[in-house]
Amino acid sequence: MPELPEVEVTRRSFADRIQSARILDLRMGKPLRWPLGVEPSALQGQRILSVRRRGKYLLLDLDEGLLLLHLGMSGSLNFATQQAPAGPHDHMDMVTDRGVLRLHDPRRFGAVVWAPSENSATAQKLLGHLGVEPLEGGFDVDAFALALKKRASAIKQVLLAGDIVVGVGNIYASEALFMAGIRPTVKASRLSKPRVARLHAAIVQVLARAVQQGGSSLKDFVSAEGKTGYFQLEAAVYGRTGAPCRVCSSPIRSMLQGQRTTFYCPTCQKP
DNA sequence: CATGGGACCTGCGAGC
DNA sequence: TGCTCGCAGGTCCCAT
Repeated sequence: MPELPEVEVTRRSFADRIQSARILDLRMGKPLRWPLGVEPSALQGQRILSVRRRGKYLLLDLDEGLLLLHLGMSGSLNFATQQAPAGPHDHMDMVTDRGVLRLHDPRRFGAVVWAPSENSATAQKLLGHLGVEPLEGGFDVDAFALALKKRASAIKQVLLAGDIVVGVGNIYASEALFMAGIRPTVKASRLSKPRVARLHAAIVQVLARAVQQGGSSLKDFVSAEGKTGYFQLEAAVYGRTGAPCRVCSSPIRSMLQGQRTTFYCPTCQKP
């Protein structure tokens, strides 16, 4: 579920409610991608000062240090005053005086890591190489073009790498490239400036719109505790192999790039 | 140092 | 019905 829009929508759904809450207890379930890095009891009594997002990570600033949360491929967060008994896929319960923040993550690619500061080696190992935020002022077309010039790989894989711009996951990489009319296999370094400009705009547009729509689908998501809503964003190409392109009716194709499925329209997207 | 492949883990649907 | 296989929203780590 979690690409940048869902992580951001998740953040907005509980950031205000958990602000200034005091941690009463932290219970960890099965191992996640990395160990917490601190005794859970050491966090008792600390307050949550703010909830920020960096790429697909959520950062919970504490009195001492911060927690980095990642939802991996299958993670979701729920913040509620009452939580049912933890199930087999609930791997973190952060009990606070404002409610319980629960991480549900069947595949356990997610993470909950404590770091002494954002500049610490622990935090920088995860955040240090991340590219710019696409929905904030720092996403500049010229800098984007310059960075792409240095990359020999296919544009789709460069987007997924996240070291130039963050937040574009497997769904939105396909969607943005469709919107920009660019074949996913084109070498990043060979994109003309006008095409880079179109891609830049497409990334911003597709992510911003998803955040908006995520906001409206979040109610369903939280209360139904399912994936409702995510695919309500009618994908143009993602998951539509063989179906007619919404623009030109050509059958949408899929292919494998770096172990990930890519979807594209062979007519609308030029090599 | 950029790049590509493997690894991590579980659930689900398709096909036999 | 029951089993096996392939695939799924991410990204770090390690050879090359």
